[in-house]
Amino acid sequence: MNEHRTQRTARIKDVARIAGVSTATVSRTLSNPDIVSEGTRRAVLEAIEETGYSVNLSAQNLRRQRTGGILALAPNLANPFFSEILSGISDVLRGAGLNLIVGDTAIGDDARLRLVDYANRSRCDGLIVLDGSLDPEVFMRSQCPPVVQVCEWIQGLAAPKVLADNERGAGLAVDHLVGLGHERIGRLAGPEKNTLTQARDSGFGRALGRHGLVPDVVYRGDFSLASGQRAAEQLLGARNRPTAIFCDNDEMACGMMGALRRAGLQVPEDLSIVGFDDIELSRHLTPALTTVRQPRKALGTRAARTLLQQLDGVDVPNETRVPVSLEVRESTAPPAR
Amino acid sequence: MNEHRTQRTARIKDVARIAGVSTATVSRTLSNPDIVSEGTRRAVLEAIEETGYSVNLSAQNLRRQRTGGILALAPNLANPFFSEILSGISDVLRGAGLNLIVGDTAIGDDARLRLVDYANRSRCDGLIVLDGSLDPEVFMRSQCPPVVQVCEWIQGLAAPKVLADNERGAGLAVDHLVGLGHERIGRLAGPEKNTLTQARDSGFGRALGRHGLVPDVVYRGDFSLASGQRAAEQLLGARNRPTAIFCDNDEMACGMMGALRRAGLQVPEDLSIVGFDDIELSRHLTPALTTVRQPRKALGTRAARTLLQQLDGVDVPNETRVPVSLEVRESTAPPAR
DNA sequence: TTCACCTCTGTAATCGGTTTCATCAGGGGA
DNA sequence: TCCCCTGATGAAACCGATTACAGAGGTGAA
Repeated sequence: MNEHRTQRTARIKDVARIAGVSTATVSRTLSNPDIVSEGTRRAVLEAIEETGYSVNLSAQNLRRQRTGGILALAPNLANPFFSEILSGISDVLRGAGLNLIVGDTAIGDDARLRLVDYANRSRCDGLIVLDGSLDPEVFMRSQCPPVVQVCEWIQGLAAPKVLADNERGAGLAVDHLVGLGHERIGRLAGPEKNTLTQARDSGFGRALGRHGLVPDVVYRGDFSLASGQRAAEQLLGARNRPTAIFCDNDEMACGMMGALRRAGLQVPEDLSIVGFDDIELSRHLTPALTTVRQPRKALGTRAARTLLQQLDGVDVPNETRVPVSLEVRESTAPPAR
Repeated sequence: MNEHRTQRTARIKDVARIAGVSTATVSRTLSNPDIVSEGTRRAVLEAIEETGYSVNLSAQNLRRQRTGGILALAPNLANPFFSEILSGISDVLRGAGLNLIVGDTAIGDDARLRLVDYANRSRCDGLIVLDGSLDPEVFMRSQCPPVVQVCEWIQGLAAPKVLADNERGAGLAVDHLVGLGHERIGRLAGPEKNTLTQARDSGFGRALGRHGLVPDVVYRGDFSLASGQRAAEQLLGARNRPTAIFCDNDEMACGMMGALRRAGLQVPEDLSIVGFDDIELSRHLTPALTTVRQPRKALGTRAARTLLQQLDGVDVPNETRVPVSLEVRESTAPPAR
């Protein structure tokens, strides 16, 4: 069964020899079967079967002047928030026969150098950026392949964006809280320079304005559970607390809620909390978290599809806004008298 | 500043022409600078600077007979458990100049076909498999590059494994519960055919045996929050409940705990719960979850390093066992009288 | 019969690097 | 002075595909 010489994997040449045709014909049989005759096609397919041939992607990519891969750049792979977006991206790319390459932007000192190296046509055919804190210059060089931004966005970078409707999300949260009777509504925000946080700040302020209210205290966090906990400690130490808090993500909301309960405060009796994202966990907390649902998988698939269109030369909208919705659960209630 | 003709990205030929040397010398300057003379090297580097040249990876890969990428196969990218392992893998690969390609094994009908296509030397230089439910045959074909298994493992596949010490983890949980005075200890396990679950079953049974006890009721879940919730409902309906439950992961523990509390049961007063994994959330739950800590990032880095060694032709251990530890928090207490 | 045209296939150039092998200049020893 | 050796470099083969171009053979119309 085995040849006596070392079993090399088959080349297109081997297939051609066995089928009694040229390599050109083999190539055509695979990429454009209609233009080869019935009989030849059968012979070639048989030879492929016999040899177990599969095309060498490096060679194909070189010749076709592409790489077969899309690079997704996320600030922190370990963060579950990003992983679901990646999953959506992966689904779409798989269907298009493209590899999903992932890169962590939380990289060492030579970060900029690394990024420039990543954002290169010879490494990937396109780029999906999930990190709004990167240097826009990197993506404006001529070597950089097409870019799509998702969730966050980079100031000064003109690449298409796929975003959740952050303003509206903040508005939904405020409307809900005001509807319950809250008037002193605080905020647990992300970093000041974060574009998401800015969009939600603005939606938050405007929605309060519509009700004739102004923002109460603002705490700054970094989207981590731990920073929610820290904010809770500040809150506990304050006098004249707000009666509700709108948090920039569920993880901070969760960290805050845990710390408050530990200190003996009741949620929602003593304080209402609204999160953002609707991570899977949120509905399983006690109390289950009221939150603004952000369809992360859809964000990923939309971003990937936008990028594919761009690669096909189709015109794409500069901004795609994915709708959000409010999931009312148990962490919000009318304020105590 | 711009040439009047279209700005092509520079080729090695362009650099060679400008530096007044052959392409061979340019290549050598980049891959093995010591063998070119000082003056030549300077001229080449200057020409590279001037042209903004960077090597074409497809061409380099073709010539070097490699792909520059490692493929990680995970059952579900959206699952935060895997994302932290991926993050560890990413760290190591980045240092080695390799791309991390990720693939979801939760793919459609033609799954096997897809996998065979993935597990191919021309797509990746190596494979890290995080899914124990795959067909071993796929990875035993001659086209398949070196494989390392991490966390889970495939029955009948001889590739090196990097595993948490599951038996010992289960033992730690049992010892802790028995130490608190529990004698009727139940289990919320993963799917019966899952290798992790089997290892923990065995550790669980053996540890109980050491204390002269036998397992109480066993619920089956699928590692999801929802399945924890379902198990809780079964538990609530049962008479003669166990006084403690050892769960196969924190998410199921969390789903169970939420449902129990909702039904008015107190954790740990009425039932003690131990999880497995120590996901970040666990310490922020109320009550904070007692759990077996599994160092996920370390699992990822170890797996990646093992694979790199294998690619270098170094002999690697068939099984690397990463130690686990018990994090005692608030979800466990002595049983009620 | 001749010519235009169509279908199918093969030849060879090409993608952009790396590496083997040959060459050449210069230095040191006999 | 001659020869050998070493270090630096260039010419050309090679990696494995794709595709422009050309040619062979067949068909149908004039």
